[in-house]
Amino acid sequence: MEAKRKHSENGQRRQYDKSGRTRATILAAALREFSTHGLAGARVDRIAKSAKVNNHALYYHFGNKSALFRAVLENGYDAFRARQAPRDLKNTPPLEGMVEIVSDVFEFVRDTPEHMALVLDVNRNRGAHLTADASERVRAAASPLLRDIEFVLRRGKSLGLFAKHVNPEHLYLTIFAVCNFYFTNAYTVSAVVGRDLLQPGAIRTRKKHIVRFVLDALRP
Amino acid sequence: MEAKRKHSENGQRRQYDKSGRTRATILAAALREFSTHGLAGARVDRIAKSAKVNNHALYYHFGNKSALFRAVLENGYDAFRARQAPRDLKNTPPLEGMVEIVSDVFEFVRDTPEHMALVLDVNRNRGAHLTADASERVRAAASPLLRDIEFVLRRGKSLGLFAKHVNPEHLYLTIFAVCNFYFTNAYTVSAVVGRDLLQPGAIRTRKKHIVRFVLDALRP
Amino acid sequence: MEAKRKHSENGQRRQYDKSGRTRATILAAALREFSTHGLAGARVDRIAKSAKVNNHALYYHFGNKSALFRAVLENGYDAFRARQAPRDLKNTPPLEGMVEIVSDVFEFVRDTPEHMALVLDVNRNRGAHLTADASERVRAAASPLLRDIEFVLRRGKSLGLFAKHVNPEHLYLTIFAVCNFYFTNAYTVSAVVGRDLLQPGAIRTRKKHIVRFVLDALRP
Amino acid sequence: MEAKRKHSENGQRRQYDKSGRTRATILAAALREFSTHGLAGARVDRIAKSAKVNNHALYYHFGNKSALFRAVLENGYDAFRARQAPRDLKNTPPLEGMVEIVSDVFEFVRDTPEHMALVLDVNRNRGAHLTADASERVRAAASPLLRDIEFVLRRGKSLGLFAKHVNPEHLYLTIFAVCNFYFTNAYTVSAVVGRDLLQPGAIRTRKKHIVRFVLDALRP
DNA sequence: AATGAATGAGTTTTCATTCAT
DNA sequence: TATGAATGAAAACTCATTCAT
Repeated sequence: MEAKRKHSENGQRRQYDKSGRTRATILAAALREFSTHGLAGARVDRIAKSAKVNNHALYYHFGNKSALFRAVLENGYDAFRARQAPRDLKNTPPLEGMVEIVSDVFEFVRDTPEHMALVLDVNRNRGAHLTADASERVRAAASPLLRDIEFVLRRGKSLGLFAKHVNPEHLYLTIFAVCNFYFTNAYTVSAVVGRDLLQPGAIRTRKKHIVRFVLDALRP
Repeated sequence: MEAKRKHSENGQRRQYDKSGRTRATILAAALREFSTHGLAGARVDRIAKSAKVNNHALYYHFGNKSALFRAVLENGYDAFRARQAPRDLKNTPPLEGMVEIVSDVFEFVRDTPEHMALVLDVNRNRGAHLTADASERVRAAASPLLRDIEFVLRRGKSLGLFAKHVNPEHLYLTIFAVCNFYFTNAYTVSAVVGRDLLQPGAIRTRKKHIVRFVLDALRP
Repeated sequence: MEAKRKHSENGQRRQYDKSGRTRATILAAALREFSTHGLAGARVDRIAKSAKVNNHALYYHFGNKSALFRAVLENGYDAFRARQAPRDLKNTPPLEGMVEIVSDVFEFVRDTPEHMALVLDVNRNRGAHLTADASERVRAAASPLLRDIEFVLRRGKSLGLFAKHVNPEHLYLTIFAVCNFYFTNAYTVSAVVGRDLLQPGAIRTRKKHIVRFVLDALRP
Repeated sequence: MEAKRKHSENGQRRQYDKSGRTRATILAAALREFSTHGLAGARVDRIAKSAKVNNHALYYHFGNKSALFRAVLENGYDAFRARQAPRDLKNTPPLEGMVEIVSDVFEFVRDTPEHMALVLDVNRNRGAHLTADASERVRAAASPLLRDIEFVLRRGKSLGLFAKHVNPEHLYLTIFAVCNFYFTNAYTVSAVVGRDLLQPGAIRTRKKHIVRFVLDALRP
């Protein structure tokens, strides 16, 4: 990602910061654009305008449109990983640990719907936008969480709190599914149920439902 | 555009069929194109070529690209509704009924990934492609399923088979979520877990997991 | 013009009339369309729709778009000629005769702005739409009027009512100019003078001005 | 689009000039195209080719085809206004002043047939291309001339040189009419009179006729 | 690094005309 | 003759990218 960061020397500090700020502004604008329109539907000029920079800046900093897409995507995965506070699960009761994990996933998904939209775009194109490097980041981002789930699940099982048959990978998938679907399909599902799912109250209720649902399912 | 053309007179039967066939061919080609590329990324010429018609035919029959998108989308919802075999839930034990419901959703989602991709595109644009008419179809398509879930859930609760606190709308959402996410995010999740989720065996296993997971969660 | 009028026999009277009516309807619709949009800007489908016939009828009856334009144009010239009531100028005093001529031109131009618009289109294209046949009709349509002007002018001069130096061709041109310009430029001139020139009252006033202006100019 | 781009800093002078030159080239080419074919019949690619620019340049500088049309039109009105040499009518005898005015109108119309053709196109579409801004320019362009006519007419009347009843607005219209019609209808009228009205000699003769005709009409 | 302008290929849409019935 | 559908060429407009300054 940080491909071309020349100018790290002291004398050029100011410029470096400015450059970094420009990059960040572009990334933010690009995230908005890509998340609503996808890679194909996104418009370079719209991103530039929204970031209040000349469109040439995008090329200078990122090379081209799809490289920018990848940068945004990788940035999102990095943010996900960074957000994984190192949990002290060893000193937490499994039930509490599981609640914490589910809540974290829910909150991440709730707070970064744009990133999730990007991920969907990648999937829609069967990974065509995904470089080997990005694939690596996906794994790196997800691994800690997957390991946490495994850890808590194992401890919970051994304490007789969770059913023996539950598979951690499936659980991981299921937790992500119930959290993510709610946001990525909010508009059409709102049409089905006849009320706005993105109202704060509705979101809180959904979160409680999910946490309880997962824990209920895990009962031995 | 796109008005229902009925030619009840005999002499025009053949022509009607031809027109209807052209429309159907275009709809099918458009579904493929829109599902892989989204509305923005789809190419009208690609659709025309794939449908083996002159590209003007799309305009003649559907008006323009986004009207065609809507036609495809509504067609998909109609197909979903049509697929809802009239279930004889009154004579089915609640547990079996629930298994049947979850299985049906899973199979629908598995068999119509193109339609689900379209739905995601709609959501990504915050419902921008969704006309009032389409909204109505969404509701119409979902209603029978929602009613079935309510019915089975109520009966199961009264027989002491399901926990009292479960809300049918949330359950509907959850079932759809666990089924749908698996397919819409197969590519990136495969990267995380290190194996191809779309292998037939993996799909079967996932289905079993989901059915069991839902039933486990519903236990009183 | 009346190129393909087969079916003149008695037994097919009804059909002939229907065909004639269709032609007339198309011509009227085409006149509206061509006069507002010109040959290039006119749309065949718009004409067909406005005439409430299938667009193929235009081709059947007139061949193609520019042939239809010519038919409309020639029709207009024929109407102009037909309108020239055989004036009994020999028994009319020259001043009255001149008033009558100017009034007739004004009224023709006022009543057939669509035809005049067509003529402008022809001029804009430097006669590109004009066949030899049409040229002939132009002359045929204009000749009687030109002759009348010559006649009245000559008599008026010999009676000492009109200035000797006035040239009949120039007078013809001038009369047409002052009448026609008012209608063909009504919108922009309305913008200049700040009121709507096409109000009935404004038109009447303009006519009076023109008649007086011409007679004043002709004084010896 | 089309906003006035002023780069007051020195360093961008050259660039500004280049842009301005491109705009001017496009405007000139567009004037040619629009005047011969009208808005509807004009071809964007032909304009671009004739201006020797990429066709995107039209969109970059003017937005779209009809915005370009408006720009050309407004440009023409501005040129008309700019052409109005500040006449020293106060020190000119009214008869001479009137001759000068009529001659100026004739020469303007003779020299800018393209602009006049555009104006006709506007009128043909019942002012549809006329924005509020363009309307303002029309008025601004015409006002000085109208004021001059009023001034000369008033002075001439008070000196007993012109008839009292003549209305300045009508006179304005009449002058424009007799000058303009000759050029906008040259082709068809040539067909009527059987000689080419656009020959230099014919034009000179026509001018003399018009000047005399107007002055004759104004006699008390 | 930043800016306005330019490029060239592509994409949607339009349109006169023709075909089949 | 009348109709709906089809055709193929062209037209307007878009867009990622690059150039010159």
